[in-house]
Amino acid sequence: MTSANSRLRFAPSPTGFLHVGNARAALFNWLEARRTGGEMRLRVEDTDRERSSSELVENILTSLRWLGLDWDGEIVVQADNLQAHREAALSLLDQGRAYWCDCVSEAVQARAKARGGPPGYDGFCRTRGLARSDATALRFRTPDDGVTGFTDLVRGEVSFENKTIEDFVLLRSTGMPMFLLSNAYDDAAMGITHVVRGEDHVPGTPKYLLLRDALGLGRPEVFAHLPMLVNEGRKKLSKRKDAVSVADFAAQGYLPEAMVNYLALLGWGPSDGIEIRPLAEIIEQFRLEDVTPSPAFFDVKKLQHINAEYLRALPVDEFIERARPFLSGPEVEAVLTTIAPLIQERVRLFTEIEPMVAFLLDGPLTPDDASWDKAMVKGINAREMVDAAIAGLTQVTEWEVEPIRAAVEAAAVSAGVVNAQGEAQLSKAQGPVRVATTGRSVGPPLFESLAALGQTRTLDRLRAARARL
RNA sequence: GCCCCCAUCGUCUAGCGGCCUAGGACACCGGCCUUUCACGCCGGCAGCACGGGUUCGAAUCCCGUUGGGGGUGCCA
Repeated sequence: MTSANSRLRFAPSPTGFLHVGNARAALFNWLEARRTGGEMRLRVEDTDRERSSSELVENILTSLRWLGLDWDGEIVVQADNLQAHREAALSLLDQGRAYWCDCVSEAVQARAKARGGPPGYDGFCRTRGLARSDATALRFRTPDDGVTGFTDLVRGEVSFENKTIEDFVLLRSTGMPMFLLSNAYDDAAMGITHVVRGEDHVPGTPKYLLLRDALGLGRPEVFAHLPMLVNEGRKKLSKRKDAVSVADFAAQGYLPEAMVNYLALLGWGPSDGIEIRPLAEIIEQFRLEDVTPSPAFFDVKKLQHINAEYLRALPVDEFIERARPFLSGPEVEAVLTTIAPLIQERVRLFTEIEPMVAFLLDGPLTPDDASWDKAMVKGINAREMVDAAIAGLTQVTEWEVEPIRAAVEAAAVSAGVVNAQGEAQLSKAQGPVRVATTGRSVGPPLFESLAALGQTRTLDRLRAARARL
């Protein structure tokens, strides 16, 4: 299985951005190639001129690079091989393995409906002997009997009776080759040994095989059809309906290494059960034959968990460095630096940082209603607590965590926020102070936050809050 | 309709005939820790779709049923 000269490929179509399903397919190809010391090639399948665009090619390349999935050699652009694809198709025409057909899709459907049979092409033009024109497409003539099958590393033996495979289009009436032709031809031309792609390609595989056989192109060594990635409705992920763009995840503040780690877990799992681990170990343990055949739900919650783990594991300097693109400016970066370690273990995404450090920025603070209500309205002796805090904090000469803590503790006692033993109840007492100074009822540890805020701003905010009470 | 595929906790998975009174992770629910939140730790909830076989023995093999999905384009 471990052939040192294996050659795999990821062949996206630039008719959409790179989504997590594509990314997972790219990753599994990449893992197999890197583990075996084989090659990972990239091919752009742009035979649909109407829907392909260079912007989409850029999006795909950018996302692949972001994920760290590199490739070997030059990118193969299918449009560059049009001529070879056409010639191959025409050679089939010469052999009588293909024929011209002028049936438009509507006509095919209408006939199917009229005869009450199954939808799909019925071989209407097989014997009509049509000539090539700008209204005819070239169709491949599939065998009427026999079986076409293949061995799939994920699914075992899969076979189709040839009579169930309809004649399919090789060349459009415009002369442009169709996906199946270009795909099969280029796989052979590139010497692809392992065809690893989504399960949605299974029904097309016998056509692919029949074509390669007819063209005398041989067959790839291995097929592996990966399970679909599905949404909460257990339906195949849709670029249109589901939020699955890799670029979007990048923009939301996910770490590429976390994304890759999570993607590796969809349809595969290490036998020792250790899910979060270095890429090198994943490469080492990954086996195509261990991929699960059943569909997997893309669970953002779990992705977030894994991302948070990776975020916390970052050296604090790197955390700040990598957070920079997600911060609105140098001011935010400056304040983040003062309490980064406290923030780092509280965020799951880079985009969660800014709201958490916003209180350290200059300017007026408007506590959110829910927090105000919770601490100031429903809190115990909120007014007394704020008064006592102002008085106590004013006296603090060394504006550092411990003195601040001592002052708030003393304020709690004088404000009557105490337990049965008459001791300060910090968990209750900090509420009004926290909301007054940070605007929220949750956040980084309070005394550290106040130390970073500074005495003047702390007192200003406490007084402003007191005025509202 | 026809063809193909799939089926272990809510979710992702381990399991590849006895080690399984089914393990881990996410989520969820308790508790501990604690200046809020988060982290961490401890504990809990919860699953082999169903029915037949094969076998001394089945989550693991076979068949069927049911359910789900994919394909069925002059899209890829």
